[in-house]
Amino acid sequence: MSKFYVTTPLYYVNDEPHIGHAYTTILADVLARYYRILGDDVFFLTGTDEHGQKVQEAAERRKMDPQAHVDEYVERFKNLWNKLHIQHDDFIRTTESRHTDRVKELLTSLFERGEIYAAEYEGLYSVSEERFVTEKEVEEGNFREIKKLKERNYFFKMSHYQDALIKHIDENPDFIKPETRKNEILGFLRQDLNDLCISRPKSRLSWGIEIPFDTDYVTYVWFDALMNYITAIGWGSDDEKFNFWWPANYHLIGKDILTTHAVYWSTMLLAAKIPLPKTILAHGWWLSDDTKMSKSLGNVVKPLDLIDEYGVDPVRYFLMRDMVLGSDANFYMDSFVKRYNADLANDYGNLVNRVTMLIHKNFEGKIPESGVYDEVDLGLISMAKTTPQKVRGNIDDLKLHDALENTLAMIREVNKYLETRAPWKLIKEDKSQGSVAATTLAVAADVLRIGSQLLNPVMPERTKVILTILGAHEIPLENTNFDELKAGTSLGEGKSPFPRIDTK
RNA sequence: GGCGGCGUAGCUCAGUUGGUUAGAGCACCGGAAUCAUAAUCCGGGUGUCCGGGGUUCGAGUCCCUGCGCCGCCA
Repeated sequence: MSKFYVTTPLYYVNDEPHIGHAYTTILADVLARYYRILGDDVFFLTGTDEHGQKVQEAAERRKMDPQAHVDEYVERFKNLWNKLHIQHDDFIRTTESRHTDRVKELLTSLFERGEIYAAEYEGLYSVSEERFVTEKEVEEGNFREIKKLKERNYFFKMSHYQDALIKHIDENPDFIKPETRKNEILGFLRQDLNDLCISRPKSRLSWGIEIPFDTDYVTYVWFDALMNYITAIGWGSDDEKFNFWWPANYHLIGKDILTTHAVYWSTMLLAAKIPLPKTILAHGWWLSDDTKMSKSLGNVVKPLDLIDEYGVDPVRYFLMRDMVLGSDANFYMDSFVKRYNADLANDYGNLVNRVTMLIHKNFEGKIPESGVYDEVDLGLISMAKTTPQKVRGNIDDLKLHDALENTLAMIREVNKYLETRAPWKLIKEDKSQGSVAATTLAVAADVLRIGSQLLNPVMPERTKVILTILGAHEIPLENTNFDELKAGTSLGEGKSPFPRIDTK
């Protein structure tokens, strides 16, 4: 038994929630559920980043107080997590005092120790991006609303920690995953690191955490937001809690915010003399704007829209099964339907019906008693015993797609087992307790039960329905031992909750 | 331009430290079965493992090189 602390980024409250937010959060939820079932102490944190220019401007447009604006907008994220069956342990907002107070304390302490200093900086500033940009960036034309700006600001001595960070990355191979992202960061660190500007004058941005030692300024949003990972678990306010959870096992992020985490956040922690997180995991993006996808055929689909039509669990399954962590994946309606029908409707759901109906018709709806196992039985049983271990290994290695494939492989094996045995024929000869037919159905039901338990973190609702149908709802999810579904147990009523999607 | 990665069956991808006839799922074709959601099971691939060169008894797997795609940085 150990602890597992997983985080998502703090989503920018002004953003419209989309598949990127949903994917990261579902991934965190799946990992959290797996480790909870395995008996670990789990803390799953998500939340919203609520300061900065865009929020201030949006609030102005709406003629609202920024706080009222974010209080309203934060609900969009909370509602989506609710809808997606996300079981987070905490939801932190950067406007909460438990966060802002700690940010001020860290700023003060870094300032007093000389890690933060004031300086003049003159350069090209992009209003839309809220940051200074280089001349080349301007030439490339990726930034609008450029103006020259000379400004006094506060800087964090990020450059001071360059070597220490490189050393840490080299000595901790799991610190940045996947490997290719680690290489990018090491490449980035081959050049001299600049110090990080961590303030904004109130004259152009007032919606932020006030710099405690100079009230003409507020804190740069990234410096503010990154700290949530420690403020939420009691850094500076509850040492016992903080020391229990920190360092985080995973910071899950999209590949677009790798530098802020791997470099900004890491050096901030080094300066604050706080241990670094164990792993920063940068995943890829779901691509759905492939123009080759035929819009005239109407197969361009927003993944989140599928939830209303097919339910949350199948979408969670698809997202986990079809993205290899680390690389990008394409979202095609066609591949979703194929995946759903092949895995969930045909292999899994249909099998649940086959087994339970045979038991209902021939054994009064109760798990029959097994006789002596022969080689065929033992083959499947052996798989049922090794699969949970494999899946555990896959989860530890962050290979969620393999975990699901291994689970489905076991379920497919049950289909083969039934064909080999053909219990629908055997019962015509002998359907007494302990007969081959009885043994077959008991074994099949129990392996199906184990498979359902293994799928539970990904599809919490529908696997629960199936476990009830199998009469296994009282077996603890962590108990994946074979032969826990005892003879005589009454099956529940109902059919598989994975109806086939007709494609005509 | 610098650094890094990728290029394996129609599609999505696996292929440990180089070693038997290169694999999985999906799709497709044929057959069986009929308990089940037109679901299931069995059988079916002559794939230049991007091209070329090299190291080796032996390379998809290592080295060099060409082409194509992508990422990060400039």
